[in-house]
Amino acid sequence: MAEATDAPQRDRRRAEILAAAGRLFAERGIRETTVRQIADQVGVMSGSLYYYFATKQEIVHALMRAYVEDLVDRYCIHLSGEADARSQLQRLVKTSLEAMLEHPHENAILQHELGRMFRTEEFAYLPGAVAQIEEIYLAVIREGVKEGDIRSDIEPRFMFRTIMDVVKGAAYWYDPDVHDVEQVTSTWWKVLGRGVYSP
Amino acid sequence: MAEATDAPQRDRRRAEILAAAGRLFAERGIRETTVRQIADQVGVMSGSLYYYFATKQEIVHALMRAYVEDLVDRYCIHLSGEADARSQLQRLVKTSLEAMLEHPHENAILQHELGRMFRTEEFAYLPGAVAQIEEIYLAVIREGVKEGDIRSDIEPRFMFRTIMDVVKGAAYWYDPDVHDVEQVTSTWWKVLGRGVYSP
DNA sequence: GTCTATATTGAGATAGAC
DNA sequence: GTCTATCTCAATATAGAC
Repeated sequence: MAEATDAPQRDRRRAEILAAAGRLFAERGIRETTVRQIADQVGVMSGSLYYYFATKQEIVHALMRAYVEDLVDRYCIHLSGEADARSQLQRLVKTSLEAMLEHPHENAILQHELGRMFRTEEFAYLPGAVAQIEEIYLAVIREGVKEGDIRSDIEPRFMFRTIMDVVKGAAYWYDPDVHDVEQVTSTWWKVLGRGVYSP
Repeated sequence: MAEATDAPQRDRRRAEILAAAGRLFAERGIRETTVRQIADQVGVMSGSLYYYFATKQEIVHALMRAYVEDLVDRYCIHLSGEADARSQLQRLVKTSLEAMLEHPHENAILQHELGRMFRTEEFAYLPGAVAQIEEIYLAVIREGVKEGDIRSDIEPRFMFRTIMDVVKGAAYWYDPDVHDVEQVTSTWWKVLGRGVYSP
């Protein structure tokens, strides 16, 4: 049992560790989670984690980098938007919601730490990706304003922020046992859409 | 200089400590702020803080209890609402925004920790106050629905959450050097009001 | 690969002089 | 009231056996 059964086995353990860490980080915070708690969840001793990750920070990075890669993939679809601005905006919001709801832990960690730990140099890729996403939204909003589909009396950046505030909030109190994505999205559009659209 | 000039002097120091701690807690987080950093900001050695507060936690409590008292005071005005539901709701939101913007640090700390540290027994008064505020909002929304002022096809709790998400978000990115309350409130109503009101 | 045992560090808190 | 010096403890990380 001493030699490594090639990569896959190792990767499975890594994934276990990442899953446990993600859950704990989201629930109690990164600082508040100890490597011993992570090890407990996986069923090993804390020292063993260091066979897979050099530091606790590296676990955080692995989680966040994977999440950001997934985010970029999802939003890339929207770069070649042919449809009208309203549908594009609606699909953008659906993408945001889906990304957050399919990775609730990573999203919670990201939101919680964006203004703190993730503002440091070593996490620069996170605010970077967030800014990228903002630009995609802004392009759609500006296009919609030009076409007359989206009201022009609200500054695009303000509109984007308000939309994201609602989406982030929804992701925060969303409970998969009680709600479902379609229902939240549609009710959400009742509230926001009529405010955002031209009369 | 050895003897205490009665209470006021002592209170002033306490206030200095609370101000420094509030700023640091909001900026870097509670766990991430050390008592030495607080002491540095005040211009004393860390040991001296313990003449005013028994523990670091007690500083957090002092900050939060004062904030909650202020919140309750502000919202009490709305308990004897005579006006129509729309104006009442609008005034409620203004109250929320003002409270958050006048105590940006306390608000940032509260928002940041509500799902974590403040979920514990000893901070029970915080979620308690938040629930109280929710009830005040809900009463106004339900009254408005009954009067036909506010649309009835959105669950009141959902509407409340969406409103608070927007307000909290605004408080987060609000920059006193760039924005002012009136401007934010009015632009905010352009977005939200038309979605919330009946046609 | 995982364990036991331990080194190291950082932060909250205390004691006692001044 | 504030300082200096120090205690204590918890948590990350390491070393080496198995």
